Amino acid sequence: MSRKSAPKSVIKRLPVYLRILDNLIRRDVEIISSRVLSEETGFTAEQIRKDLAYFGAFGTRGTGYNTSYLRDKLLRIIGLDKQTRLVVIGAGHLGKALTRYNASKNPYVDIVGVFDANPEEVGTEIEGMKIQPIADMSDIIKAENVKVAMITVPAEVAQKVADNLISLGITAILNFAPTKLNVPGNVHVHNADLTIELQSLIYYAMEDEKQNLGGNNIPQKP
Amino acid sequence: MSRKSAPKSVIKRLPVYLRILDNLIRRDVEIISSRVLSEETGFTAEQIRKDLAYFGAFGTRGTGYNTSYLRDKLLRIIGLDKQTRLVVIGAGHLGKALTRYNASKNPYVDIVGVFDANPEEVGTEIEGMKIQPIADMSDIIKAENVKVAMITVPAEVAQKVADNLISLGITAILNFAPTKLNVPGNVHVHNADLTIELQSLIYYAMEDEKQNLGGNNIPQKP
DNA sequence: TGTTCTGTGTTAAAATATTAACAAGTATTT
DNA sequence: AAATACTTGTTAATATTTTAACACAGAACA
Repeated sequence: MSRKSAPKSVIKRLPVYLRILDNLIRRDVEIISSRVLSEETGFTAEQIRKDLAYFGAFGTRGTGYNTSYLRDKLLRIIGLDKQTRLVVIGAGHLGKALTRYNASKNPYVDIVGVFDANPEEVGTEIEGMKIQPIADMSDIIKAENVKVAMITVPAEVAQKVADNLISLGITAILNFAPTKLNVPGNVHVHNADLTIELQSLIYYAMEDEKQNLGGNNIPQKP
Repeated sequence: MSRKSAPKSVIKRLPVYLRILDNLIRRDVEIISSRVLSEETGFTAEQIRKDLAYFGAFGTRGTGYNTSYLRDKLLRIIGLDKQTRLVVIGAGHLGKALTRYNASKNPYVDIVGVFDANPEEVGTEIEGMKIQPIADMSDIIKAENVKVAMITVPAEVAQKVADNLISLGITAILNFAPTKLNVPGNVHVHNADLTIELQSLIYYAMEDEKQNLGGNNIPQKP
């Protein structure tokens, strides 16, 4: 019964498997082996099998995995089998990008509100949705019983926005503001910090550069 | 001399330290302990000290770290002491958000070109920079000797764009397209996949939901 | 100048995560 | 129907990462 709960690293890979399966199903592929999944995802076949094993046995030995069946299982595991309602706070370029992408390409979530403090943005449309004033946030979050929010406001106001959201019942925040949010223990925060990704990439790029430049550092034997 | 190279997980935290130090220096804080850094970053003090130790001994025992000194060291370590030139491919909302953020808030990088295939976008300005046609990409990358690129094009064309970039000498790619890029071994790719962050967040949020719903599962003593 | 206090840097232990190996099914072939 | 080929699920070994413990060095104070 009580299966050992899956590591965080595993949870981060599940959405990748899900996406590949979506693609395969669209291409009418019905069966897929862990080896081929490996090629598509970049993770090793062993890892994929082990990841799935945390949640059950979904494949057929000698054959592979049924794509539709495995997708359904993954949806259930991740919690996407029922649409997740969410709100976007901050309708700058990033907020708009996220709204547009999720509204058009992510069938598993339902954006029920996009909010911005800037009066000039309020009223304009994005993906058939009117951007609303922050003042209206409370009503919608309560009426729709929203639990998940994406924050794309400037860092200076992110904590205030988060506090507000939490008081309205939000328990999961995807934070794009480059700042640490202090939240109570029952609230989940994932930081999607684009600067971090860029700077750590630069680290590896520069590392190469140095090696190529540094010349012959090998000490000569006397 | 030959220090053991730092784990990936450490590299991902360095930009966070850097940001906090920037903030502290702006507030004229000159000395900081690992304990206070811990509060600001959310990482443990032990972890911070150990992370820094991979690169040297930058603090003073009994006192803490000099903020300016540590920032300079971190800049050197990450490779941000010299400005990194980079290009943005794809000028949709996400490309614009990244361009705007990095041009105005990230002093360590220099965006030398923003490119888009859509003729309607070409010529419009973002942060004082004209969006250029993909056709001009080659000239600028070569002229400026650019090594780093951010890709924010649709998934369908991401691989083609990446191949093109690599042929022009790009060796580091921050990929926002939700697809796996196949690249030669000397090219670094970091995937910044916003869907993955959102879906794994939903996993943890739904996990709670289930527990709260499930009712009293504790078996009664007879 | 010695004593105490504070906080770093280093070494050791514990916890996570990945990789490898293989036994156990399933399908296919002869 | 037996033998072969395949591919999963599970267990064991390895590697990585985090947490903990503490010796050591500088600062403050008596």
